[in-house]
Amino acid sequence: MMLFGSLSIGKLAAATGTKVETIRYYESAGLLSAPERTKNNYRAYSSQHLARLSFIRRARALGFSLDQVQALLGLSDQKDISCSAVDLIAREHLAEIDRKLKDLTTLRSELSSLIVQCGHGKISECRIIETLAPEAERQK
Amino acid sequence: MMLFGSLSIGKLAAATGTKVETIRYYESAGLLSAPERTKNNYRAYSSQHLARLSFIRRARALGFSLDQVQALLGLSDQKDISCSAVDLIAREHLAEIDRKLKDLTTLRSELSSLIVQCGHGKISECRIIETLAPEAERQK
DNA sequence: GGTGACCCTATAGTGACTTCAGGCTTATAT
DNA sequence: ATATAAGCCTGAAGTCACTATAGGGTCACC
Repeated sequence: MMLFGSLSIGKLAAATGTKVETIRYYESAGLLSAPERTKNNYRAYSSQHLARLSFIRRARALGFSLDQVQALLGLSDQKDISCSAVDLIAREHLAEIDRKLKDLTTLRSELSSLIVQCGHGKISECRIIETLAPEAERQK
Repeated sequence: MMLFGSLSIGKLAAATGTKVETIRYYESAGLLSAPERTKNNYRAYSSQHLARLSFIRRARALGFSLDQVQALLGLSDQKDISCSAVDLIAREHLAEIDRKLKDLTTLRSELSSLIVQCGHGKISECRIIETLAPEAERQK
């Protein structure tokens, strides 16, 4: 009972690998425009909606925040302005990723050396607990 | 007007690099026990609190969730049980970090190749927008 | 005609805080 | 002595990006 050429929310969800609830959430958040409704009040999505949601999901998968996606979407709607605004958002995001990678790498090495130190004895000699304890405690 | 040898919430915050609000949050979340109060109802923290909060902050900085910190804290209180429970939590966490590192690395290379493609022209020729668009759109 | 899959709305919950409103107390500057 | 800024208090709401729940209507199939 769907309109010709339109998708139910479930089909759209399946087509984009999104949960139904998430699609409704994007609508309420203003990222995806409210689609037409069938006579039964079911959402009926067009191929424009499919394209837009695919864009959102790809950008999200690349780690852009919803605000950044919103900005990207706004820019992509104005086909005659400069690409450099898009480039800027992407570059800022890349810098953010590099910061996270750096932090995670440091963290990984700290944690893994902690694990190596663990002699599988009692808590009282556990290096993990000890290393996490503050300076004062460690000197006991 | 603080009790002898005790710290105000502000001092504790400064000593551990934590925000005052976050300390109150940890108390409400049950991670940090409620300290004594001065006659003016100000929180007065002991060195035990300082040690505990330092532990929490270090574990958080290593990316343990509050639940994991809670578990670690519970274990460290029982000094005679095996260290292997601690080791297990740490190893699980390490695996989690490795997953995140892998994802971020993939993401980084995707995003940076996107940026290289951007010719700084108009949006209509922008490779970033284009690459994020779905298959159907890209073939236009 | 029954039953299970799908759709709807509205509301609350998640994690780990942060912010805000509104009101005391203490320390410093004049 | 007083003004004011800084620090403390509580309780509630806001953040992000969803996810889950309650309570209902509709549809496809046997």
